[in-house]
Amino acid sequence: MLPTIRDVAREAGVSIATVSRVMHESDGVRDATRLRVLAAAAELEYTPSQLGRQLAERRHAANGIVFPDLSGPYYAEVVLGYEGVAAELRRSVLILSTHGRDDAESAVREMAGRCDGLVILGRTVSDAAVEHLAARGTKLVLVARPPIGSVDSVNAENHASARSLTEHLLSEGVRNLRFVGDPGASPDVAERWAGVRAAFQRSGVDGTPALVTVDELDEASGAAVAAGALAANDLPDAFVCANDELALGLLARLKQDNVDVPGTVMVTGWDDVMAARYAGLTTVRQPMRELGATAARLLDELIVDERTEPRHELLQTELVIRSSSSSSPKESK
Amino acid sequence: MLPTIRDVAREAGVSIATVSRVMHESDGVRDATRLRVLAAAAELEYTPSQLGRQLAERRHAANGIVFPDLSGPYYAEVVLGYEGVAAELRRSVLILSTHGRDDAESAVREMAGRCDGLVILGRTVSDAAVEHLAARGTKLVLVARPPIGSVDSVNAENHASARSLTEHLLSEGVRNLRFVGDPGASPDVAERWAGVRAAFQRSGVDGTPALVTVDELDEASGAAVAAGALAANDLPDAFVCANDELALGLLARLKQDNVDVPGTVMVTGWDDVMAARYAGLTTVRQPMRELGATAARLLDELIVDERTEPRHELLQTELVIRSSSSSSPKESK
DNA sequence: CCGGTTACTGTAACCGGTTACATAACCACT
DNA sequence: AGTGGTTATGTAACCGGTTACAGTAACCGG
Repeated sequence: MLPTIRDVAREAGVSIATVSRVMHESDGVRDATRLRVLAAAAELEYTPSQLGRQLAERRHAANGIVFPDLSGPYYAEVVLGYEGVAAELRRSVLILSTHGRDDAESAVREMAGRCDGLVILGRTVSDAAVEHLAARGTKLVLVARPPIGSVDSVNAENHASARSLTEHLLSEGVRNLRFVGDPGASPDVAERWAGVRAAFQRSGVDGTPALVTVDELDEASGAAVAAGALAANDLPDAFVCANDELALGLLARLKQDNVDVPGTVMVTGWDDVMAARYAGLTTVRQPMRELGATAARLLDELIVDERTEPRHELLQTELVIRSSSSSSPKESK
Repeated sequence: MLPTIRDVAREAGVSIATVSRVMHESDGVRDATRLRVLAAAAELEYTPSQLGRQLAERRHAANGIVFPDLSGPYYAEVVLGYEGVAAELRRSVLILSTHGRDDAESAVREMAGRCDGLVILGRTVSDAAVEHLAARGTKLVLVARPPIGSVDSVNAENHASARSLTEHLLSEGVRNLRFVGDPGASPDVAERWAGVRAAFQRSGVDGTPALVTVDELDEASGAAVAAGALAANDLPDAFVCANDELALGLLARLKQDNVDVPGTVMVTGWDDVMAARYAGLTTVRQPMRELGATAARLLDELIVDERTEPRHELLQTELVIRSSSSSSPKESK
């Protein structure tokens, strides 16, 4: 059994209150006493129990983060940005991956009982669950998900970036554009799709973008879309994919048939994963770490300052033009 | 203030012990009483405090995991495999990234006080710190790090895989091989380097592999190594890199000078990151999720079964031959 | 020499649960 | 009715800390 505060008190010949005061390196303890206590603590290798302390202080000094998974760099980077700031603020970080878990909502509730507040990424839990947590007083910050009620949120800009991307394609001569993704599955994707359409409307060019819905935003789905288009001999001027994995799978399948990219068809992604550079994929870079870091700061404000008016942060993205959409890419590496 | 067990007891007209029993869905509580308690709990939206419960049960129902960072897929996947199993075992997961943190060891100690056991990945903390934790009775599992004392460990096979990789290169005619990495910085790298040398010795061919030490295992370092070799007009038959990032950076730099790969020089990596496929990079695939999952299971055994004899798991890897090292790659996609 | 500060230190209540043990209620069965 | 054996519930002591409050000793000016 590990030593408790009472063991140290006995060893040092003082009361537990004094030991507690010394461990807080706080106010009025005489030097002689302080030294006796420290000696006793060192002797017994005493470390205050976090549980006892947390119960008494009624705070966990821990924050949670809920994400779908960590494959692909996106969520991993967000988590990393979050962890970095949380550590600075001397808080532990609890993680919860909801991918392929049927009891996600109860797991989140359970998690809420273990920390002072939590961040929810994307569509991991239902709106109802978020509202329920908020109603119970759980401090919440949503990331990559539109605001719900008066819950804080942090998002990357989607609509304007999608417009810029589309305008770039239009300027490259694209008229027949096909968007690949499921706007229903994720608000981010929905906004990107909306941005694409808006750019078309604004430009006044002839033609409207088409939508191809896929179940999963992964390489296999991208390859399937390419295969379908090839089989039907129906290639658009450009495939605008909801993320890089889709685009990479699509690109690989096109290359397999020696389709000229960007000559015959252009391809774009979203996220700027590492492989996108090697594939020369035009994409949109999100400030992933910043998303996590900002969420951590907002959450801390909620917990420490008891801030009540909600805040909604929108972080800017960056269009990265590479060879998959341009004969003269501005960024080669 | 959230309702406590005493609020529920008062509301239901029973004692706190009965409420506790009902919340444990346990043994002997009369149905009528159980229903009264459940009704009161529902009425007050009562959720048992994890802190109170944990303190009384003297367990955290949480495990920790310490890793350097999450950039790159390696650690992210390990963490994911770990989290998946931990969730099945109904345990929360605490994370701690040590990258760029000077107080890593104290952070780990702090973390040890918040969970029932923890997993340490790679060289995140010193051997002394590991031994100190073990001595204090912290349940530990090391991953991607050689065993220390009688602490459990899980590792991917390095030596034999490096030998296979090297034998493949030798069979492709490579005689002048250059290993890129820092064997001193990571035991994994040291074993890979040792495997390379062993393969040379065994084969009896003329020539010994050379070593190029780099500070960081990233793309920039790889590019620098390539640039150096190009400047000195001193290319080996093959660069065997300690990981994929190095190899990818190196490869990109070579391509920039239109060096024929694999004709003039071959390049190999390690880890099989996503970009490796797109770059056609020969590499070694590690069972990353399995590493994390196995660690979680070992840790659970330590905590639940109080197992005392140490276990050391060695997971098998897979050689993935692509175009960067072979004129007839066996795996194209 | 005395009353009043001031500076430490101790006592004990509390945080919100679990659980060993005591007690009460119930149920046959003589 | 009395007895013994279950079964359901309550009492109270923990788990390991924090902290309000009280108490004591030392010090100080008058």
